[in-house]
Amino acid sequence: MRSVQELLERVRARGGKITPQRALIYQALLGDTTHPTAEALHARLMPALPHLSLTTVYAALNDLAEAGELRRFAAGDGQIHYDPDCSPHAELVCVRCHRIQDAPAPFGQHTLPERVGEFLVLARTELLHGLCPACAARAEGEEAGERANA
Amino acid sequence: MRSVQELLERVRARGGKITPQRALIYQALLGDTTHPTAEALHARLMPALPHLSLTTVYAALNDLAEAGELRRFAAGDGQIHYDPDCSPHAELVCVRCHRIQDAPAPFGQHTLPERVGEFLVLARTELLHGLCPACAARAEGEEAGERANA
DNA sequence: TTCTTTGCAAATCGTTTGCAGCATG
DNA sequence: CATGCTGCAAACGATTTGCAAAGAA
Repeated sequence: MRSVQELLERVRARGGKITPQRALIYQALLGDTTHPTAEALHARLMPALPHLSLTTVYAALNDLAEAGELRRFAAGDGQIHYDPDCSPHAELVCVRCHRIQDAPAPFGQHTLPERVGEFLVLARTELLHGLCPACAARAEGEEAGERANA
Repeated sequence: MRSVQELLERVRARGGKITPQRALIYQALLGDTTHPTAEALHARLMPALPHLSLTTVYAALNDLAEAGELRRFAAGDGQIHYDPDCSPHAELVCVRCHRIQDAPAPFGQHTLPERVGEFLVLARTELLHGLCPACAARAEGEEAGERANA
C-alpha cells in the first residue's frame, strides 16, 4: 500500500465506491504513522470536512481492515488503532501515556510463517509494552520524590 | 508464577489481603491456559462461589496485572484476556471464532530486549491472527458452496 | 483498629447498528 | 438505476466507579 491512487484502484476493484470522504480518509491514513484511532483521524479531518461523521470514518476503516489493506489492533488503552503499515514490525506501547510508535529496525522483523501447526496465519501484531523515554524520566523523578518523602 | 501458594505470598508481600474469593480466582486463573476473560473466569467460579461479583473478578485480575503477575491483552474481539504465562510465546487468535491458543514452541520465543532505543521494554504481546483448523475447514466448505451457486 | 476487599447499582465510553436520503459507477 | 455510502440518533456491551458494609492483618 504505497500511494493513495494504488489503494483507490484496489478498493474500486473490490466493488467499492470512492466518495470524497473516503478519498480523504485514505489519504489521511496513509500519511499517518501514529497508529491513529478512528476518533483521531476524524478530528484531523474536521477542518477539511466539517460535516464528516465519526460513523463514516469507522465504516471506511473497517472496510479496509476486512480487505486486508490495513491492520486493526487494540493496544490495551480501550481503543482500536489502525495501521496502514502491514510490513513485519513491532509497536512500542507506553503503558503510561498510551502513545504508540513503531519499533526501529530490526526489532520485530520476524518472517511470518504461513502456518503454525494446523493454524493458518494471516497477520501478526507484536506489541512491546513499556515506558517511553518521557514517561520513564517522569517515573524516575516520582520515585526519587517518594524516597524523599519517606 | 508456578503455584498458587507462591502467588499468594507475593501478593501478601505487596500488602494485599487474601480473601476466599481471591484465593479461588487465582487458583482458577493459574489452571487456565485458555486466556480467559473476566466473564469466563467468573462463570467458571459460579458453582464454587454463587455470590461472586463480576466486579470482584475484575478487581482481582487488574491488581495482578498491575503487579506484573499476569499479562492483560486485547485480542481484537472487544474483550480483555488475561494470561498468567509471562514466558516468551505467541498467541494464535482465530479471526472467525475468536478462540485463542498458545503457539507451540518454538514460535514467538524471541528474547525480549531490555530496551529498544530509548524505550524501556517491560513485556511483550505477540498475536498471530488467522484461521484455526476448524474455521479454516468451514471456510473452505463455504467457498466451495459459493462456487457451486455461481 | 486500620486498611483492603466485596458487591450492588449506576455511569462511562468507544464502537456498532438501523435507517432514510444521497451519490457513485 | 442499482448498489454502496453517509450521517444522524439510538443501542450496545465490556469495563469502571461510588459507596457502604464486611472481613483480613
